[in-house]
Amino acid sequence: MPRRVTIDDVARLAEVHKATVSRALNARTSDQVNAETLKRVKRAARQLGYVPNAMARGLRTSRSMTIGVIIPDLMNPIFPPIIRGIEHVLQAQGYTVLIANTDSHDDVEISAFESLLQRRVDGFILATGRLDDQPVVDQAAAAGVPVVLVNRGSGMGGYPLVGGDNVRGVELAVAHLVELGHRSIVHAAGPPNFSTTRSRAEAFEATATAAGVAHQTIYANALTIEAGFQAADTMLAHNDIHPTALMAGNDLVALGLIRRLRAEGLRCPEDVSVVGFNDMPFAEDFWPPLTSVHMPLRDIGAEAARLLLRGIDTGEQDGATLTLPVTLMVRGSTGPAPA
Amino acid sequence: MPRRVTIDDVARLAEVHKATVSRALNARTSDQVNAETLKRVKRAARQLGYVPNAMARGLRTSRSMTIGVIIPDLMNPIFPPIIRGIEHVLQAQGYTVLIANTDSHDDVEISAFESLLQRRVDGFILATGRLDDQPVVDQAAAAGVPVVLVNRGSGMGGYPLVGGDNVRGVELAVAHLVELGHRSIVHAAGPPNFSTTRSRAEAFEATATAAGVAHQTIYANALTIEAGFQAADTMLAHNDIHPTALMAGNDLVALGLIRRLRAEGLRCPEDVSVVGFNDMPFAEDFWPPLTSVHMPLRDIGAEAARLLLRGIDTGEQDGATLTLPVTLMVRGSTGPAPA
DNA sequence: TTGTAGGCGTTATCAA
DNA sequence: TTGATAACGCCTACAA
Repeated sequence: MPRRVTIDDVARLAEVHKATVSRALNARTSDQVNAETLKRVKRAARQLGYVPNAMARGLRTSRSMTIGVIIPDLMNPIFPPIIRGIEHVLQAQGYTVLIANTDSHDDVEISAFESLLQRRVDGFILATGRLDDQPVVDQAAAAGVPVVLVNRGSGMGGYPLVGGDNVRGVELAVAHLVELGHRSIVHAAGPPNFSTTRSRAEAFEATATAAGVAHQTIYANALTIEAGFQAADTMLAHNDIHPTALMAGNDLVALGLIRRLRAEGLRCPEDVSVVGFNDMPFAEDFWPPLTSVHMPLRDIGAEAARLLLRGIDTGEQDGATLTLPVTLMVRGSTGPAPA
Repeated sequence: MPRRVTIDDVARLAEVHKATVSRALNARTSDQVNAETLKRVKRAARQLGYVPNAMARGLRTSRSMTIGVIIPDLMNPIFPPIIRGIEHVLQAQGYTVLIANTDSHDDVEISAFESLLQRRVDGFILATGRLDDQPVVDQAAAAGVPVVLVNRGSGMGGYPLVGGDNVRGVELAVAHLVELGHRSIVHAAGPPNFSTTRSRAEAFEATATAAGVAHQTIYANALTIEAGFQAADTMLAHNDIHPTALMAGNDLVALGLIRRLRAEGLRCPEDVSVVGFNDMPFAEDFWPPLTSVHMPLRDIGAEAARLLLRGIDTGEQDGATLTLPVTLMVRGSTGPAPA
């Protein structure tokens, strides 16, 4: 394995000083160098297969041109679109995105965060959505690294925040169900320590009360199919709860609910209607196609990235919160309330 | 924004030389330092909130402790499990995984690759599955960076390779359909420049011929729902093709086929059976639940990571190819051939 | 067990 | 417009 080509090698071949090579190869400074020299340097670089060393550069400039993105679970299909939105904006500015998966696990989150800090990321985008990771956020801020929060229900600190309009989403979902004749609705919410859980649950309570329908909220212990399945299990065990419609904390939970209901011989939507949240990819291909509150996931990612870039450039963090509009995608999982 | 804490700051507070701090803070060398000193150093580091600078360290050691993973499309649900497998193995060894999305776009792939090279990744895992990115692979090898290929149909260069058993998968799928009485089967393959496309298509040709059933292969122009939809479109336009069963190049294509068939009023599986490939997450939640060849995605990722680590440690690349066993998941999208 | 010194590959500042 | 030089933060012989 031959030693890698350095700027010195290029300088030697081009017969200039390495400082000149550096200037020539950086877009920002390349106009400071003679056109003739520039050509010679570039040729030499190409000829040698020179690849700049980002670590050396970062050490010198104290900017890694790297952004850390922390998400709880790559397997949840809402994250790929968000990441795509983030990358779309950031790559165009020359940043590389470091994705860290935490599996919704506290210590994994902490060590992932630590590892990103060591790599001197220029900014963080946190999509953990947890209410209890304030420490991580504060630590980032203390380290002078800008942070943007994604998919939060509501702002806690003074950090920039971007997400969908949860309240409006709940209103749309409940209105849809009421219109279909449902008079008893259960909200199978996510875990209480997720910030979206709280805002959706509060909105549900308020909206359902205002609509004058019987309602109740139960909590899944994760935002997964399995947790949804289990939540339905619990609900079925209580024989005092007999809703004709369910509003799930997200689409995965909705899927889990439907699976369990089906196992019980209950058809969706003939016997029970189910509304999901997020309108994740493939929502329309499920069985039945999922009625869901559509979140503009890609845009959420893109806006978060823009907010972060602003924070990096200006060096200051305003606690701006950006709430993007949502819509209700009506599909096969909701229907008229049974007679 | 205060200047970040360095090893020198810690040294000053702990009243030792920075070399001692370095030794104390590195697991490999911490036993070279006096227990008392060690404690003092650690306390000082904690007190100051010291976070080692990975760039400086990497520059010095010429190892970034970073692995580049190039995938064509994060939105394709087969990749998250693969990534998870990769991360599981690599994180345990202290590596950070850099994921690069190419959107199946040539120039994006090249620039992503370039960017990873600049960051001096210690190894590459390429899951692009394309037949025509040999140049990238060769360039990595030329740079002395180990490479492992994932999800390839067949080896091209002498690079380590891990994937599922495509031939066996096709055999299982065809046998299943034949057993159900199907005598006319179409393979809606992926794009020809994907390596898995080739090996699956060849296996299909061979297996179907051996089984003595009428068969034909058509090609979708991508491994997406849309491309599957379009492929079905083309097939329906030819009124000389009337299969009772379809084997798709992957699950997304299968989904696209089903969508288009449904639009035509053809029910699955009553009128046409469809088999997918990969058994991607959620395959069982689709409408109808997808019969699919199960690929051990997570294991594939994990094995690729192990092979890569081996390459990094030994400094040499054997062209070992690892083929993991597959199974057929029979679900609702396949049924008896119509009379 | 600890300190000294040099260098990893760049870029920024200053001088020519 | 180009060259010389120092410094970014860390690790590692080597010496003490």
